[in-house]
Amino acid sequence: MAGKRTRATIKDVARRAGVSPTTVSHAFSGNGTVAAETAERVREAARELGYRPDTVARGLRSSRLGVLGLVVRPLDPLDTAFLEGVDYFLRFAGSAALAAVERGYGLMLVPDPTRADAPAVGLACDGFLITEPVENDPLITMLTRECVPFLGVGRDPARPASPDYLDLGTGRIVAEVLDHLAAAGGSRVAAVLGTDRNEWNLDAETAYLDWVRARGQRPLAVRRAEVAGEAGGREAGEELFGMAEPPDAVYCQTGRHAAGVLAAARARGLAVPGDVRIACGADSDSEHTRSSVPPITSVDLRPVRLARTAVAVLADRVEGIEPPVPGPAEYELIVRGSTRG
Amino acid sequence: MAGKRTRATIKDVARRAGVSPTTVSHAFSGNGTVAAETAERVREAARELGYRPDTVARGLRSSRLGVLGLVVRPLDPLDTAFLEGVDYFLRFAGSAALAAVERGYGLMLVPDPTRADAPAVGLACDGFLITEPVENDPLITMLTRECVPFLGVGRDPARPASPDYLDLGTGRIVAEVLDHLAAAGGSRVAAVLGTDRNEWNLDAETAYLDWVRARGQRPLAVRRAEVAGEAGGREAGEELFGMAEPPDAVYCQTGRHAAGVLAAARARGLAVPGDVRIACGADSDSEHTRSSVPPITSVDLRPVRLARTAVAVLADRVEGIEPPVPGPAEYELIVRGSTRG
DNA sequence: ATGAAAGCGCTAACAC
DNA sequence: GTGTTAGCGCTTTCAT
Repeated sequence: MAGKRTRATIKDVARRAGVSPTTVSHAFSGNGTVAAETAERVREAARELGYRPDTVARGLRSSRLGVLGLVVRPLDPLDTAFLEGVDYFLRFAGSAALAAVERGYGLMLVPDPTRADAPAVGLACDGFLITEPVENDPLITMLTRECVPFLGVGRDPARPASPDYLDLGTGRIVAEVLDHLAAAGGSRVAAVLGTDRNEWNLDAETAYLDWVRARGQRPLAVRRAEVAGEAGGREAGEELFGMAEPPDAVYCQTGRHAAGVLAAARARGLAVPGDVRIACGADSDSEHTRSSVPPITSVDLRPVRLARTAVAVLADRVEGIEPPVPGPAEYELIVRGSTRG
Repeated sequence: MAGKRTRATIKDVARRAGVSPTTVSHAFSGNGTVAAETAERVREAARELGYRPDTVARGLRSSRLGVLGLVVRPLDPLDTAFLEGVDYFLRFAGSAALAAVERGYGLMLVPDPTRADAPAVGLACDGFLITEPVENDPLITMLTRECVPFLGVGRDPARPASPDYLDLGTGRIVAEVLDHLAAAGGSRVAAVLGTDRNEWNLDAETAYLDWVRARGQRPLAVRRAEVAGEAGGREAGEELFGMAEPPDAVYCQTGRHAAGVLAAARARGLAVPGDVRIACGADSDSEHTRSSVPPITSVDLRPVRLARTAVAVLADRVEGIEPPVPGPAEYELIVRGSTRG
């Protein structure tokens, strides 16, 4: 397979066209000045030889490879079995790749380049998209130090807001879901939160506490790791429904948690909706929210559009343009059976 | 943003550690032999300087960048608006990226590198995954000529079967769906096929013709471009249902076509299922098959697993290993309301 | 308008 | 075990 045939180089083309490598370079990059006739001859020679300028060599000089990196936090080392089920991620990554290609970039998914075992190619990217940076994200520290452009999709919760981060508007979203739960008849709303220290979780917690207190109630929040998935949600549900004063509505941060809470409620013989309303802040995993019985009310975070926006901003930055900073991301509450009896 | 700070080079480290660049290189690549103590000194100097070997420069010498390219056919130039809706693609790409990372590679979505306007970085990949190669795919011609490893996900219909292609087993799948339509009561089964000249379409056509003829019936096939989507399917449905002897079952190649056929049937007042059964060969787009009324029977092609397999084979090949050739891809028929009355 | 020469950062021979 | 010397393929001054 990996044969010996070596690609034609700029020298080969130069020789064949009877010019110098410099001229060939100019003819291709449009940088210097070449007589139209010479350029044609060069182009012809190149065609005959099947020559294409080598991107890597070019990148070595220009320190631009034409590649954008996508880092998915906080799942590092990438827990692929987990991620594969997460629609949100799949859609984000697919759409980002598409948007990048449209801008003439390649988009590469890379593991955290600050890790010792990271593939070296991770460092070669011209810029990075970091989904859900964590508190004091080490990658952000590193990129800032090395002056590599990046864009957080979600804020680094420990750093001040800045044009380096796309605002997810988590607080807004959570408040709307909580309002919906209340409108659906929930009078005592609990929350199942995640444990990753990112904007999504930290702002959600704040929003939940604010919302509950504004209504003069006592917060009732439990926490389960994202990767604990449905089993974690089930545990959380059992904990909540086993209380002396159990909640009649539960807000969850992930679709899997919500599915687990739903299972726990049903196992206790609670009607959903009826005895308990369940809703989820992120339609991260359609298998769990759309396909459960009843399907779970959730929020479409529009990952496809979000990715597109993120790539546009990052590409601008890589090219030295200071792009306008988009406002909080759009989203849509999708009301399903779990809150609509 | 794009500051001037320049990264430490191998020379800087060499100077600081009081050794030669070669020694530093060896210390990092583990290639030559370095005294343990020297290696430690080098490592320390590197740490102090924040040095990381430059992948691009390294790639220039080794002609290995550590990047796998993913080319999506036959949608070139990438029709992103279209692709974004195609779950199959999103899942395949996301999963492939994940699998690549696990193997220490980056995975990059690139437009057809044989196109003149393609981002040059496309050529820099160490190997290529080509989903659904088209007849006499020019990219395959080029890669073969340049001895670049590749793997077709699906055969190039015009070339002989070979280890260079993953077998989708299209014929098997189509036959099973047709059998299912018959079992569900269909006695005259029509087909709505696509127009892309790839394994999926060409083998499906053959399989359909074989199946119909084996039952002593006359084939009834219409064709609509994949990108025509639901509207195309609707047209096809109108054509079919307007016939003197209309079919009572329709096999479709894409979820969107199926959704269109369904709409056409309902517009005519036909009951689905009942008067007409509809099924689809590929659960390519869940919005259209899962969420239609009734939901449409379809086939899960397991893109997540398929991508994983493909990446494994390609990575082996890039590394000079001749991997075992996997058999036809797995799939699962998902029976839904459109064939289950 | 064209070319010669000097590298980009790294690694592979080949000395020592 | 370590250093010297040549480049990888390209771009870029700077001459001509």
